[in-house]
Amino acid sequence: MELFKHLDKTYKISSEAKKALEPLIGHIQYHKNNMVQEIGSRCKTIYIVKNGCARIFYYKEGNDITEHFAFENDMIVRAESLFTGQPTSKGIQTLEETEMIAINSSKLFKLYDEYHDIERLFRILFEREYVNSIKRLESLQFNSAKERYLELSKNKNLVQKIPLKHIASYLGITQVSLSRIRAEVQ
Amino acid sequence: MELFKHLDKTYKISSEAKKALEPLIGHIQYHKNNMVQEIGSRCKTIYIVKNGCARIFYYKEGNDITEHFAFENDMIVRAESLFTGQPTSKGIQTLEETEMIAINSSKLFKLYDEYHDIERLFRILFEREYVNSIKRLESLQFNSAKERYLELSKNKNLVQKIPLKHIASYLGITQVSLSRIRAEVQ
DNA sequence: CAAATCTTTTTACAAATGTTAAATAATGCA
DNA sequence: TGCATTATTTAACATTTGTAAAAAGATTTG
Repeated sequence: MELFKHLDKTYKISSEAKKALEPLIGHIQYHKNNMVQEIGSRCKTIYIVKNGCARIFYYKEGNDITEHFAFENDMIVRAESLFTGQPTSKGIQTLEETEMIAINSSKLFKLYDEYHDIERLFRILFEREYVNSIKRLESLQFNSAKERYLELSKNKNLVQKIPLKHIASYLGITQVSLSRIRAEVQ
Repeated sequence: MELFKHLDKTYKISSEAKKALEPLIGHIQYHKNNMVQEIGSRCKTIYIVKNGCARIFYYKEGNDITEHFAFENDMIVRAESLFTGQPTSKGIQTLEETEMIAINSSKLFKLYDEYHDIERLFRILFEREYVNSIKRLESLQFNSAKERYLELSKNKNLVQKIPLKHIASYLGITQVSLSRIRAEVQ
């Protein structure tokens, strides 16, 4: 299975573990701007983007705020729900034609008991997400909007194919402000 | 051991696992404003505050920035180093007379192989930290400085005993700006 | 193709936050 | 206690970012 080629790079699990995991895994193809997970739902699926891209977003005072972008091989979960069981006011939406791998999280967590190595693999994957969220925190806490934009725009791909309103809210600024920054930077 | 009384609330591990953990655990008493972990070092210790408080901080362009506060029973680690093995430009410092529990992380990670339940316990603890970091991200991304201050000041304890300059940098603003907000709020 | 819709930029002005420096208040120590 | 140090607030002005509305550009669709 192709997914394991990717996961093996993180932590190699036994072939029995792979066999046990396979039935929990689905492939889903989404069109552009499709909802993948509705706002208000509980996170019961762990997604990995195979190609295309998706975002986590929520509404705050009527504004659509993008919290996270995910591209090829990125994991995408609403962690505050996945790890607490609580519903979340965040949703997941594709931003273009996107192929995703979906892993049923309740079944996965049950496998943790029997397969120590599955628990380890996902522990490592989520630790990595945790470190990413700390990096982002740093940049929101003390970089200016311009610095944050320049940092983000190193990923040419992202800035080219994602509507600027999403990039603006992701950076914690308005779209007008982002336009000004772009004009200034050139 | 008193630590386990606390950890049991998260996930109960076997008594063999506890026995294996005990030798990795130390108690350390620090005076006010003591460095616990130096800037530039690698994170090889997981701390839990027993009483008192501590912060994670770093310097950005000469400014002292507080990234995290930890109080009673809070875990405190420099995750971007703990999980990557890379040195970090962040340090840990106490803010008052503080008693901490210190767990040797390299030894702990070795125990993960033998004691599945130890790995699970710490997996859950770190998942919780991950969720906390997402909550903080949300507030930095789209709340105003005033909203963030009001949120933080629900924790009366914190605002009373910690120098405002640290609170200001934690909120991502200058101390002058925080003073203004406080004057306005009353 | 052309109208309709959506996205991005621009403008003008308002509000929030930053910077520097000084004033005041609080704290620690001889 | 009282001096020295540190912490906090205030003031004046600069810069950044927000808001609302309009203009310009791009994309979609009948």
